[in-house]
Amino acid sequence: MGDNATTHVMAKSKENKKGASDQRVSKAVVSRLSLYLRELSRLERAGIETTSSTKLGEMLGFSDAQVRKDLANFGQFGYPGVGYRCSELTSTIRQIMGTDQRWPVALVGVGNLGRALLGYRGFANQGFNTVAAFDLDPKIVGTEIDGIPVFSLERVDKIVEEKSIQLAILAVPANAAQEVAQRLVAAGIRGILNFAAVTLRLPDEITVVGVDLAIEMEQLSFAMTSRMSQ
Amino acid sequence: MGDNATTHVMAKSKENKKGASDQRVSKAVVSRLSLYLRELSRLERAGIETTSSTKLGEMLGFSDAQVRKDLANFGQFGYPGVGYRCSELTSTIRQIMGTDQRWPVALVGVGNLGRALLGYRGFANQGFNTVAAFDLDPKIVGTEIDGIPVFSLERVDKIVEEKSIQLAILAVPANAAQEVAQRLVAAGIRGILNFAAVTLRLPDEITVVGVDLAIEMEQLSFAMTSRMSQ
DNA sequence: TAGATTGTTAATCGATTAACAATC
DNA sequence: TAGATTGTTAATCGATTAACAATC
Repeated sequence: MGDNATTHVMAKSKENKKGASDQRVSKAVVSRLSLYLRELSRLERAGIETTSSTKLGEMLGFSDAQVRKDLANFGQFGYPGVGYRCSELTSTIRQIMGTDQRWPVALVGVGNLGRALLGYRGFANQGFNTVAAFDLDPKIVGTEIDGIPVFSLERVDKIVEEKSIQLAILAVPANAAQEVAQRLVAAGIRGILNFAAVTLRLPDEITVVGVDLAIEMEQLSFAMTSRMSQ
Repeated sequence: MGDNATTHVMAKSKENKKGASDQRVSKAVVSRLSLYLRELSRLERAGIETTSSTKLGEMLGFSDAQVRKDLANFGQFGYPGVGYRCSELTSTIRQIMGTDQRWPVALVGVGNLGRALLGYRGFANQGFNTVAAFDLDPKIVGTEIDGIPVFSLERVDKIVEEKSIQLAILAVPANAAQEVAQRLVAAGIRGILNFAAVTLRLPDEITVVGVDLAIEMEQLSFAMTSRMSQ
């Protein structure tokens, strides 16, 4: 879930080129922005200096107009007749996404999945730093996994405060997720990446992004079953 | 990717109530269907026998009209004045999604994440059965992990054929993903759940659902950075 | 019967695409 | 200058919501 709720956020105003946020942007725009960023990083690594809305769109399956429109929500970053400078657009999008800064992250639930996520290095260079893990199991509380200390969930308020953590990855069993999530919110967490297969009911100001692997797989079985076009 | 491409599939025709598919349905509809299913299973487990579009919508944050419209793509499953029988609607949606049958699945790339996915039981009761894992590392090829045999990637054609596998979970490093994906397609795979942080370029008839954890986290940092409404 | 809720049509809203003047 | 490509406005398309007759 997360995929559907048309969440909106503030974006550019008319007067300020490369300016601050004051308009609503759909969630679809934000995830395309992430894809542009991923593609731009690849181009940069390949030593390619400039690209265009047409090329970016082609690589990702969007129209050139879509690419330009998405970026236009936040300002003017291109050069007519030239395109976009990859390194420049990369850092601009990083700023927009908030990944030009580092985010300390808590991982809650050190089971199979949680453990794998602790070992996952994909976050780190994206600006996310898992700085603490929480679990109830006394066998692992007090240990370190991949260099990350595992604390008792009892201590979540203290540690979250101490380490100024705003984001959490929730990887506990579905039946515990709602209760644990509320506890995280009480501790000061404002955004949750939820791997549990339940819809969390939390205050509106808390951002929840859901990742349900069974649901993603269902997309595949649906496509296999129906003849899917495109 | 995945999230955005407005993928369309065939759905109900006018004449056949509860009938076969012949109309286009957006990807957004399909993922909401998954959420309805998840919620209905919960209600069933709680012993609740009927529900309504209003109740379902409230639980998930959609309008009642949305729920009815989504279902209307596939037929008529409700009872005016009464609502929907949970068990009935559950099995209907399972049929629509293709999860009333079992899907043998291959897992490719037995690293940290792959290993966790092998141990993950969430798929199984959703109709997905990981029946084979593939890797290059000779230290694990030939072993079993959580009861699932690990084969050399060299043997993918033979095993995929033997076990009639159509779906694969791709959990290899980003720089290997494109090549391995092509190999899977050559072996007969038709749907891929891609955990690698790259956009795969594959023939149109192959369905790819992308899960990029860094991108999901970026949704959170974006929400933290911009004041997000709703 | 009165109340509840469906399925569906029509109205609204938002997102994507097309087109083009401005710019390099 | 000619060619390429932007940013943006207007046109199109699709998805969501509102409304309501039909049904239980």
